[in-house]
Formats: sequence, C-alpha cells, structure tokens
Amino acid sequence: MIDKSTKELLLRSYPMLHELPGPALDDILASATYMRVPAGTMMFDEDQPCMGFPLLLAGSARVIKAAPNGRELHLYDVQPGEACILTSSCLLGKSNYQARGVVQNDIELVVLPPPTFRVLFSSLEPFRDHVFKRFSERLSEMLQLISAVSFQKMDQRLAAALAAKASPIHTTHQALADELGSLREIISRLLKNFADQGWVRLSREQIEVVDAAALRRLAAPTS
Amino acid sequence: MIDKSTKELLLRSYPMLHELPGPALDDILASATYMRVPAGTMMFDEDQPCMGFPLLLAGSARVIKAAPNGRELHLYDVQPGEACILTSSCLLGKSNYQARGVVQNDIELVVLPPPTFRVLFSSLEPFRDHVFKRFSERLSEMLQLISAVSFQKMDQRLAAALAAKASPIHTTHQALADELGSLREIISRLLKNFADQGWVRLSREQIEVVDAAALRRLAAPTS
DNA sequence: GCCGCTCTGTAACCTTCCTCACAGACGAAC
DNA sequence: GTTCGTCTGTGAGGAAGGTTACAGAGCGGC
Repeated sequence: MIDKSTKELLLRSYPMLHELPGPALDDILASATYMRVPAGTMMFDEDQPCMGFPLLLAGSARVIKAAPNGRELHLYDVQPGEACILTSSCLLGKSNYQARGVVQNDIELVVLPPPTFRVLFSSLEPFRDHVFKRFSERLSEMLQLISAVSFQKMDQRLAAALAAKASPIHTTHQALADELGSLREIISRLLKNFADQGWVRLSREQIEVVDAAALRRLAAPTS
Repeated sequence: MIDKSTKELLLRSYPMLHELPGPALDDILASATYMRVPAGTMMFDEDQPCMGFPLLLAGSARVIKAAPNGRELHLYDVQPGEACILTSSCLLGKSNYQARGVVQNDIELVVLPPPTFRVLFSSLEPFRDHVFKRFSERLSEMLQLISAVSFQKMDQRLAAALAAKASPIHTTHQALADELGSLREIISRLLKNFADQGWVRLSREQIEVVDAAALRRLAAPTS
C-alpha cells in the first residue's frame, strides 16, 4: 500500500503517471508495494525470474555482469525516474535476468507486480515511450561497451573512465578495476603510468585529473 | 509503391499487419518503398542517421561492430519477419546507428519512412509487441556477448561458436575470426588444437564437428 | 597443364594482461 | 602510540592473443 506522500514523490519522479485518470492510478498503486533497501543488497541475480518492476524514488542501483571467478564488469546504473531496462526486458520478453542488480546507495522504491506493469505499459503511451527511450539508450551504451571491451586496450578504457568523472575522483583502484572488468594490479600500474605522464595526481582513495585532454586523447578509439 | 504480390509476401512475413484496418494498411504502404539489395551492400554504418524502418521479405542482413583497424565482431543477423532492433532504437531514441549493417544474402525489403514507422508503432499494439519482444531478446544476446567477450578465452568462444552450428560447417577461418572479433591466425591455431584433440576434422572451407560434447564442455563458462 | 587467386598452416616475436607474492603506506580504533 | 585492516606500489614470471612473414595447398579459369 502506498501512502499519500509516497504517491507525491512517485509522481514527481515519474511525471507521466499524471496522465493516467485518477482512479486508474489508484488501481495501480493498490497492487504496488513500497520498499526501502539498504546499500549492498542484491536486488536480483543472473538467471532469476523477474518479480516486479521498480519505480525508483531515491538512491541508485547498479547493474553488473559477474564472472564465475569473481571478476565483474559494470553495465549501468539506475537512478530515480528511470526504468530498469533489464527488468523491462524480462517482463516483456518473459525471460530471466541476464545480470546482477545491486543497491548502490540506499534506495526507496515502489514495486509493480508484473501484471500491473504490463497493464500500465500497454495502456499509457507516455510511460511506454519513457521505457522505450531508456531501452534505446541502454542498447546504445551496451554496444559501445562491446566495442570498448573487444577493441580497446585497458589504458584507453581507464583513461575514458577517468575523463568521464568529475575530478577529484574519490574511489579505490579495486572499484575502478571492477567497473572496467579488470584487476586491481593492472589499474594501479596504469594509473602510475598516467601519474608519471603528469596526467593525474594520486593519493589514497582519490585521483585528481590534471590533464583531462591527454586522457581523452589516449581514449580516442583511433589511437 | 507496393504491388499486390509484395503486399501478400509482406503480410505473410509480418502477420500482425493483418490486424490493421485495410485502409490504414494501404495508407502505410503508400508511403513505403520496395527494394532489392544485393549481398555485400552496406545498409547503414556507425554514426549515420536512420533513414527508415526495414521490413524484410527475403534474404538476411548482418549487424557488426567494426574497429578502426579493420577488425570486426558480429552482433546479430536479421531475418525476414524480424525487426532490426538497432533501427528501432535509432528511430525511437532519435539517435544515430551504433553499428554497421551489411546484406548477407540478397534481400528484398519494404522500407517505411520514419514517421510511418512511428505511426504504425504507436497505433498497432501487436506490431509494438513484436518489436519489443525482439528488443528484449537482442538485449539479452548483447549482454551474453559482453560476458563472452570480457570473461571468456578465445578457445571457449570458438568452441561455442562451432558447437552452435550444423556440422559440417562451411566457412573460412577468416569468417570465423570476424564473427568472434579475432584474427585468422588465432582461429587457425585454435582449430588445429581442436583437430589434434580429435574434436573436429578440417578441410578447405569446411569444418566437421566430430565431438560436439567436448566443444561444449570447453565452452562452458565455469572452466 | 599452367597461372593466379584464395585459403590454410606455421614459426618467431611482441605486447598486454593475468597471476602470485609481498612490502609499505595510511587511517581508524583502541 | 600500537595494532590492524584496507589500500597501494611493484616485481617476476607466464599465458593468451596479436603481429609479421612466408610457404604450401586447393581450386578455377584459360
């Protein structure tokens, strides 16, 4: 059951729900569940069936591919107002999850049961468009990722990752390695090289980007 | 303009169009173009805007990622009756292509201009479902591919590719290399190893799979 | 049969990345 | 300040895959 303030928050994050007639919205909310989930919780894992569609109100979640040997690779993050595309895909294609979802920052969310999601999806065009748009964007990102993983060297990918973040970057080498699907030692070594070039300054749990242009130059796929 | 026999073929490949009222279908076909395109033609390339939505009647097309240095990686094939998901993504997300499309076997197709596609998509639920279903499947495949590319070794990926095809496989080492995003020499080496193990028998432009179980065992992601 | 093309086999070498191993640095807790 | 856990730096050694360079095999056309 969803209370009034949660409903307002939901409408702020997902404004297209305003276009539903009031009673229809209440029908939908009647079957929905409100949840809070702390950081670190695994929301779903590979090969699991999908239990519902999340509407994020606060916090963020991360979707990753995990290898049997413990390595991982970040696919994308989900923020409030977004649709988790992997979940849409499972619900509409009736398949199982192909990746793992982990709570990044404590989240608040409303979960729609699969039938409710399908009703909403087929009856509300703006919602459908929203899901579709996200779907397209993610697909593009996944294709970019495929390119990067199969054609680029790790130094290029690391440079791109650093250049894409706001400096100073507060993270560990291990976290970067997980993001890129590599190992801590490799990242440490590459970062050292970047530091020797004067492109970054390193300190504990912090990387300061000094020459973003140089990083972007290295990251360019042509080189 | 679309003639009567083409229209019948179209309805056979895309039966959900039957659910359109007759005049609506004719409206749509009035703006569509019939084309034949020979094998080898590039239909679209990375960073190009999308010119229309293809409804394939015969033949097949292949979607690949191409690296600046000439290497490539097969993403998926499009068959008659399917929707090219990359094109859907471009038209609905209003972005540019993220990959290259090449005609595999001579194709016949009907092309819908972008506005016509959007009308069809928003007005005909079965068509939308069809596109969406394909979208979900492709996304799953792309995630599988990401896993394979970043966590599996080339021998595993080659074994999986061979096991997935009907024996005898009529292809060249170069074609396999392109499919997997590798180089001809690597594939030749690996195939030789497989042959030494007695798993395959090699001859010119042909690979006979002798022990598919062994290949699948090697390909299993746990090993 | 001869020529020329494509496909295949293979060797040597290099680079990248992985693996293992360990030492030092930093910060928090006591 | 000492202890302990986490984070970082670094080296040695190895394996996978990429690079370069040929040689030869199969096949079609003339």
